[in-house]
Amino acid sequence: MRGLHPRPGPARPGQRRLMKKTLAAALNQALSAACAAGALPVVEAPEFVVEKTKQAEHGDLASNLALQLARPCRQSPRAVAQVLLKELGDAGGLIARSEIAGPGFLNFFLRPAAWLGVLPEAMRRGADYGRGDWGRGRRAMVEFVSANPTGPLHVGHGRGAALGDALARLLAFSGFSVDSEYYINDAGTQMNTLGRSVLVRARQLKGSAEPFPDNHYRGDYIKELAAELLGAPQGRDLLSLPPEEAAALATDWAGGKILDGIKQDLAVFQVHIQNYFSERSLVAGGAVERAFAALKDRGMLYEADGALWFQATAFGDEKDRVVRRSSGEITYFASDIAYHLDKLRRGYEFLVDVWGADHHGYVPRVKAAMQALGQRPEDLTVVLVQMVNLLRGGEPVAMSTRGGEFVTLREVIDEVGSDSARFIFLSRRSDAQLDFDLEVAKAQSMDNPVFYVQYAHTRVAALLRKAAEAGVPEPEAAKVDLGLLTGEEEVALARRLAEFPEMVEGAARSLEPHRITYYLHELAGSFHSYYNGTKVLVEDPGLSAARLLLAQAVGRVLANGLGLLGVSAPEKM
RNA sequence: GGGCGAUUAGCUCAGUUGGAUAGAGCGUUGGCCUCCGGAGCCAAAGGCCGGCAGUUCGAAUCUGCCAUCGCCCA
Repeated sequence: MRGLHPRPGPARPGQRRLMKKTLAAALNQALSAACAAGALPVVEAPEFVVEKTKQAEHGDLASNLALQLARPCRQSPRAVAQVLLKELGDAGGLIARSEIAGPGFLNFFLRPAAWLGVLPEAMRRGADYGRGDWGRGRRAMVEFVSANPTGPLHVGHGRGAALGDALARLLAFSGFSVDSEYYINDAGTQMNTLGRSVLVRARQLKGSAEPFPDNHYRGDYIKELAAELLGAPQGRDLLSLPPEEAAALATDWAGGKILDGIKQDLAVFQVHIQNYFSERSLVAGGAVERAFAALKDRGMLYEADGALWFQATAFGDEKDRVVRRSSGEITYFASDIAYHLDKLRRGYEFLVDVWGADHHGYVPRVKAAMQALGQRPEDLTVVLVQMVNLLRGGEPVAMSTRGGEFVTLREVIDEVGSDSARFIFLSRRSDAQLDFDLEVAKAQSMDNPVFYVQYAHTRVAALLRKAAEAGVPEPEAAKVDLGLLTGEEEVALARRLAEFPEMVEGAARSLEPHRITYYLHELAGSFHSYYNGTKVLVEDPGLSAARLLLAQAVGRVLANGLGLLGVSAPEKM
């Protein structure tokens, strides 16, 4: 299947590099040559970019190198540009034409072959096309969802789940060895509240007239759990136990049941979390004490007012934080320090935490703790996920956990499907609020972007089926005459496909899977447009093969991109 | 009262880390089916990138102040 542990692709020294990097290297060489020849004063190579242009008249790629050199060289940008272009030539056959534009931009028009070469390459690399080596095999841990098992996952958790899972896939695809983990806060007061809630419901079921406490969990699932527990072998004697024991039993039992349900929901959502890590096991295993010892060794702990404090202000947090109250109780923060320390001890070098945005105030102290333990700040990145506004036909759907009236993730998936939900969750940057309209999400129309993208993929599949029926052989990528693809849209599609690896790396580095979503939508749009105007299966077998290869490569990239989002790429819809 | 995040087309949002004339979807208006799946495509209209200053060849992007909204913390 998909596997979160793909090895970094085989190193391919001398392989075709990204077009931009190739050109940047050529420009650097041209600069050195110009300096050596005395055409430019010898200066340090400045920072410069090679990037794709926004407008076709500006060519395919452009660079600001001459603008950057103007000042140190004490020459006008355009004069510097002249010299550079003379040295650059056609950059080993890549460039068809280059020009100086505006204040001194270098515009490059590439030979179509430079882009079209991506088609056989994409087919040769197949599911690995786009895979990068940024991670260089380092071990990464993505922790996400981590909801308290006090109730079923709701829509907001779904967004975090889709994001965390996509990040894990993305990092794996970018050369990390990735594990994913769910941290179970099973040691806190909320769990005790859960147990008491179940217990009260159980007593009510057995005829007790006691009122249900305000600050307890009111959802119907609590009643169901209570009934189930009373009917289970472990729960038969529940009400005859001493209250403390009964509450503890209810807590353990209900927490376990709810966690099982959460795991099922995640499975239905195509989210695979490798490890469920219990806070209780952490505390019981002495990890908190070990973390305290580690901090104490570094002089980062002190006692005041009977409590134990961590000196978070030493690393930029606004105040010091309590890790053990005067009552002797360990704080949530203390467990968190221990948990992160434990991740490091298990060998993870790059930690990503996906949190609800309402916890953002918590970020500085955890990062402070990491630094106090000798880590670099960038070793931990906290990705914050904003709220989801659930709508139905534009009208808000009431969502309140207090009233027990909330929409579960499972209900949403059952209604709109996993693919649609995931795609929409990943259609916005995570730190912006997201409107999720159930009617749009289940629409099988262009209102719904996931269908638009998936439909492009099915069109490719349909083409291949059609070709097979007509006895047209599948194109052999290496033998196809790419020179037959002369259409503007054809070269533009190839160019877009060539951008895929770079886009993936950008999405990985910035931990922003939504970039993939946008890319796929654009790619699908370009393909739909092309498909609408150009017949792929034509009389000329050579041209047919070339266009089929193009379509195939588009399908390949759509499938790879959708795979990173955890969305299926169907052959038929 | 401090801190964080936002503010881009009527609506929902992108904007690849400072590049040239700011993009997409929806919505609106008008077109395209003797065609490999029309679940599609094409076109038009629509903008003070919240405001003011600054940094520089160049700012939606970086800095400072202000405004509005949301969240966190006392």
